[in-house]
Amino acid sequence: MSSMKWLTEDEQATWRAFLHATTLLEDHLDRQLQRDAGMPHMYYALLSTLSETPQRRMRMTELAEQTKITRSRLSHAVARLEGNGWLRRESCPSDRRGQIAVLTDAGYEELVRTAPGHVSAVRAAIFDRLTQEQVEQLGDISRIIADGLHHPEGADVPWRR
Amino acid sequence: MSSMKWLTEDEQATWRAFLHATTLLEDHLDRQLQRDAGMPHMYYALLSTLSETPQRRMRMTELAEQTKITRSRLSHAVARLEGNGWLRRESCPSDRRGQIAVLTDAGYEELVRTAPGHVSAVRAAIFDRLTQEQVEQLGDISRIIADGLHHPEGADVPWRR
DNA sequence: GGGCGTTCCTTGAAGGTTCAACAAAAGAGC
DNA sequence: GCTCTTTTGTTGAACCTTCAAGGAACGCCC
Repeated sequence: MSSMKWLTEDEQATWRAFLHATTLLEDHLDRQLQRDAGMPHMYYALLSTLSETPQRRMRMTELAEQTKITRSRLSHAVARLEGNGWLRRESCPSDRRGQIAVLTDAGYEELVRTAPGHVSAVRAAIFDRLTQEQVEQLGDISRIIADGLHHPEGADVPWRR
Repeated sequence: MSSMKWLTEDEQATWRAFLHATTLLEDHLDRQLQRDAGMPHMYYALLSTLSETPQRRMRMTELAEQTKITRSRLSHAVARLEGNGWLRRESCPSDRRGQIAVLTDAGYEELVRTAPGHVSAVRAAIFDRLTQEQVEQLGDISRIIADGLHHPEGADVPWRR
């Protein structure tokens, strides 16, 4: 049973600041990408992740895990991106249940076209405003937080929950 | 015009870690509150914000600004929360356009009932895992990021954008 | 091979968010 | 007072996410 302790003043202030930062940032990036690329940030992240793999392709489940979203969400997203022609599905030769999301040439070009604007937005919001030291701190802190949270669809093992 | 520089390896790693942390955390808290309180995290934040004001009431626009969301989103949210009986609208005496969101007793009790679970989740995900120093760092960094981003509905002054 | 639990991915409905458009009241300038 | 602009809050449609349910293929065990 975890402790019932309340948050201290400092913790509350930090928590509020963190919420504000993440809320504003997500909103800002979604808006920027919606304007320039016609898709929300998460969809862009999917294309971006695919673009960095050997053959620009990945199994659905692995793509979901790497981007930290549910398979259901990914299914809907891929359906939409496929409709845009930026992605296509291929069936997996070694596992007939499997689907492979493949970045199309059009998708890659869309990424190339919109990446500079997106990177600029990220730089302007974060890296241009933090010291090198703070960037390292943010990385460390983020990794600690992420490590403490498991992916929503991790196997339902008894020693979790 | 901002620089066209790409992200360095370290910056990319930090950015990815940050995205993973915020994605997982948001998801985790939404799920926890949806289970225990029947509402998403943002709705909880609205009730929570109201509960900390003198008379547990606030003008719609100010509430939107303090929680960093749009007025439209707030309108929909308040409509839903009002349906739950946790909130009620009152018209503003000094400005006939104005609406005031007021936390009801039922809403306050709901907050009291669900706050411990939510606070526990936040502690477990963040404050139990970071050093005091890191909490301070996270606060500083969050404030810097938030300060660089303006509220989506700030006046459309020419020197912005 | 047959049965049984598991994994993979999809689906549709319910609910949340965004965006553009709108009405009403307030404020500013004359 | 009168007009023009701004602010306030809402609305509905389109889009996105979640959740529960389900079909198909896999893997294991006998």
